Amino acid sequence: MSAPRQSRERAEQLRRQIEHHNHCYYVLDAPEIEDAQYDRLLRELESLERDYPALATPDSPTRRVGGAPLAQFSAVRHRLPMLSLGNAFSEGDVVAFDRRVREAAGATEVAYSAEPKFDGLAISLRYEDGAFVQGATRGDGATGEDVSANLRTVRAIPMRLRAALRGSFEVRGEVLMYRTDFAALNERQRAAGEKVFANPRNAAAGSLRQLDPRVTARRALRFCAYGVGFTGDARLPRTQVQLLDRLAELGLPVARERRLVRGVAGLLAYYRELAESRPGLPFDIDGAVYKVNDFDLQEQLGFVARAPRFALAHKFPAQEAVTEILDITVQVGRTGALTPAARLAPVFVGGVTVASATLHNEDEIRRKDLWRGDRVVVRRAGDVIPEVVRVDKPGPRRAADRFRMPACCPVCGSPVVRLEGEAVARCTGGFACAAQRKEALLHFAQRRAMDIEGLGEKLVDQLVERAMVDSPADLYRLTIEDLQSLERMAQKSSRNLLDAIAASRGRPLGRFIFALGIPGVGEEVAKVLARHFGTVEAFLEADWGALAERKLELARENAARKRRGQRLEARIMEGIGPELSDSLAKFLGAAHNREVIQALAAAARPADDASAVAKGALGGKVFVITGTLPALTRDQARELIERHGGRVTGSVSSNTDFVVAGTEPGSKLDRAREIGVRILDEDGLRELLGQAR
DNA sequence: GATCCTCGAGTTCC
DNA sequence: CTCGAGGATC
Repeated sequence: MSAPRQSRERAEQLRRQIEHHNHCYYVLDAPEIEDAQYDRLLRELESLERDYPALATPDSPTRRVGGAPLAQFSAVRHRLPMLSLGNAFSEGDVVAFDRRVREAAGATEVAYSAEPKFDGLAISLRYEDGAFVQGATRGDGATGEDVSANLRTVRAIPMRLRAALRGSFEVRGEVLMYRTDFAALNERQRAAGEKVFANPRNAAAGSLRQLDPRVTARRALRFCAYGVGFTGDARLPRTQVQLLDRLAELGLPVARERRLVRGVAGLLAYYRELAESRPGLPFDIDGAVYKVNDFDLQEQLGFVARAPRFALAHKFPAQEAVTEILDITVQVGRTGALTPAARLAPVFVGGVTVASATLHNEDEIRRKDLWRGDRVVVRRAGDVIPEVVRVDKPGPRRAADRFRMPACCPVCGSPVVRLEGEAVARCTGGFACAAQRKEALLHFAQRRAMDIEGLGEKLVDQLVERAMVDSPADLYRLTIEDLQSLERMAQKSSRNLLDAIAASRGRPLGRFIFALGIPGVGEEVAKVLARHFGTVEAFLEADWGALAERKLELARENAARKRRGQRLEARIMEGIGPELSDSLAKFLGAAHNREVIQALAAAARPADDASAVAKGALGGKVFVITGTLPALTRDQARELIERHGGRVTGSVSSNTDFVVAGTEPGSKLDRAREIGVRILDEDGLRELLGQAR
């Protein structure tokens, strides 16, 4: 039965009123009615929607009480990456930032938008045709988690923008919790015997990551917008200050403390004022954010790595606390590195209780002159990693209190060496060291490597200690009986782990190479290697000496071409220089290592790298062959290109990507020069295919 | 040879 | 997140 007109109109009216009051409360910070009145409106709407479910629109404020719990969050790829900002910790850093901007702008004074830096969680909201459809956490900047259901419960986030914006419109901002709401929440948690949060930021993070949105709905989260992501063809202002005003007009909460300032003097004055007003603000901030106001200038400045050159986060000095070094212990890492860590008397600093801090290496300890029993100043560097800043007051300093790097590995007893010119001391036990075997396994299983879910520290400890697993290859031989003999591993957990191990078969070659844990080979280098070689076999058979030579040749060639103003040739394995080549050659030169990798590859069966083999560096690229090639017949060349995913055609056009030219080329070569198509010789082709000769 | 940038490695707490 | 070192560039 459809709802009577009267009810329909009333529901619509209520929705408008409620959103209006949300706006007054959360955006304008100027409520017009009492909370009780607001609740009455909401309850009336709820009851109407109960009677006539057809009235319950997807953007209804009643939805804000939270829907059904989720099993897990799904991943959301950000249409535009969510970047992080460069940090400034001193006025000098800010002066340098302003100087770089002015130099690039060719101006004597630049206008900036200055805003508070909220201590919350960055999120991205997507509106379609003005209606909220999805919200995601920042994640790693490229991919975040879909927390839409939780964000719907955040009343400061409008479900509908106050303008008919067609298409996609992404808003970027921060989810946070007011200090008073945080205190009240902890009060409730304590009363209910549940865990209390260390600070508002953690409370906000914990609330946003709830799988049950009804819990989030009770958590009084706020939101503040500070920018946009993908905005389609929405017509927007061309300065940051005006953009923020526009976001406010659209019904989004925007920091009141935002301001347009001029020059470095303006930035620093803003910073000081903000620092002064900080204690009186209802929420935590950890600094100021400066953005070049003019978007054209922003674009001109561009990006360095993952951070924009046109913006800066000016952090407040980290909070410091004083505590005592109870002991200095040593940990053994995957590469055998012995890392000293200070065990501290627990101390509350920067929102959490810190009990230990890394001391990096021996030199660092000497530089800071740290002894067991010293009273030291501790802070959380960059708000995360605890750091021992300096000695506050020396302890008794008996001879035994001085730190000495052990001569033998505390885990396996092998000799410890510190190579000339290196900062770290290493255990020489290698594979014989249980600590290194454990770390190697954890590295192998970690998410960015083979991603074996559930294989964590506790489990690896047991597997290694009981000698059930020595190397990663052994993982693939585990049986359910093996696993069930372990602590806390009954039928179900064992099954899950076996499934997870099985699921790690067929991972991309790049991950596999990364998972091997070869010194100096991280995620990026592993990817480069995978793209270059395509298969485990090719990787194992590589002739590193020849490669190094070709790299040198190519570098010389490129230098020569550059002098002549010609286009540079593609490079071979960018990012892999002499050091890495040597280290790889040595590692893969050892028969033992090659055998282990072969056995592991047979068990884990990594997938050949598509960009080198199937699609090729050539994925769909169009080739034309002309002239006689030194080693290949035309048919062989065609076959080679096609096997790597390229196409070979007969005539040169604007669609042609490469012309492969041999001796006595025809008119096709002239035509290629004319249109500016890239020309390769046979060697160039092989390079493209990632093949050594 | 100097300088800037990127990547790897180690790390803390919830 | 930070530090150090390798790699690229001028």
